[in-house]
Amino acid sequence: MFSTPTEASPRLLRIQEVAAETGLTTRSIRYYEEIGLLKPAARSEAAYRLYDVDDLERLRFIRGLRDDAGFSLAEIGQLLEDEAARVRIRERFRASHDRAERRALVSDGIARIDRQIATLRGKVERIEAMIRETETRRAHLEGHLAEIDAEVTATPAPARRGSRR
Amino acid sequence: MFSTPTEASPRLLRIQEVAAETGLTTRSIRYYEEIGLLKPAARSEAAYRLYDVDDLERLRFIRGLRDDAGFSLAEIGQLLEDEAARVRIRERFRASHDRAERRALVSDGIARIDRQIATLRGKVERIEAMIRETETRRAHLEGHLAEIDAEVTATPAPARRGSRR
DNA sequence: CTGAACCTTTACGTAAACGGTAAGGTCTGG
DNA sequence: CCAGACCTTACCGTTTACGTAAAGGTTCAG
Repeated sequence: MFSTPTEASPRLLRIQEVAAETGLTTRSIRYYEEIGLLKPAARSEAAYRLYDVDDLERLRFIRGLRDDAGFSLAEIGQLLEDEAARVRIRERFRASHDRAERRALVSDGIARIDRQIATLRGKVERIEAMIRETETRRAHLEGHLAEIDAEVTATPAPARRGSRR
Repeated sequence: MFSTPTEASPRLLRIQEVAAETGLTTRSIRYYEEIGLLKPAARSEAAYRLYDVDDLERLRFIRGLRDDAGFSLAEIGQLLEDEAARVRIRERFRASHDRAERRALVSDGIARIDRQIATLRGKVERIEAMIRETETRRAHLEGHLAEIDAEVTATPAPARRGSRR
């Protein structure tokens, strides 16, 4: 998005190349289009889907959200705003020669990215909370271990009930 | 697991209480049993499922892995080792009065927890990588913004091609 | 100009992760 | 003793996220 219009974008990829490039299947890519996650930048004369670098980036991001972060496609859709809006914004940006408007559009893009980052940070924090809890359980077991080891040296009293000596 | 046998565990919960306690549905809990994620500690005379605190903890952990970390139940199964093994280990621990064996069992428990922590850390790192990439995109847009702002003060040259002036 | 390798849409199939309901047994207060 | 609130198993239905195949058009090397 907002790629600087350095004359003509040189290269458009067909779906299979995109699949190879992104590690997705062609089916998944078509499916993502079906549910409104992204539309190819263009269609060839024969209606072949043609993807540009922006699309590639978006697809890689989607894949990361799905595989690495474990978001559902519905969540990803929310995170990325709907494709119709994306296309609209992009058109307006390319069409506009009004500096103020272009500035506003890019600004909004930054705001969206900030929300995405915040969402990802939230996820990281939730997992880190789980890690801390797991570490607590670990410490508990560690103490248990120490307790077992203590029994051998301490008075071999028949049976105790607390962990406190 | 490895709860110190401080006389008799006092309280066993029925499935609905467990659901309320863990935020899961009874259906999910039964489903998790079906696919071998956990078996209730006991069954009542009338075959009611009865859960102890260990089960509660395990269920909460499962829920965290599912909701917070976004793991599939298959992944969760791997992370938690299969339930049959868990029951076996637990029995052996409760039965054993051999200090060395108990020590070994607890040690293995710690090793398993360490693997869980490592898995969670791996996930955090993958998401953090995504955050860094997103920040890179953000910076790119930020630069774009600066470029737009520069145009107003700089020579209003008709059209440029690079981002370098 | 042809056949292999692409692409298209359409449509049916499937695994995962449950939801819902039926048909029946259990438990507890009034 | 019985109504209401639990519980059981069993089974069918649903959504998500695709896989797979059919029937046909396109592109290109030989």
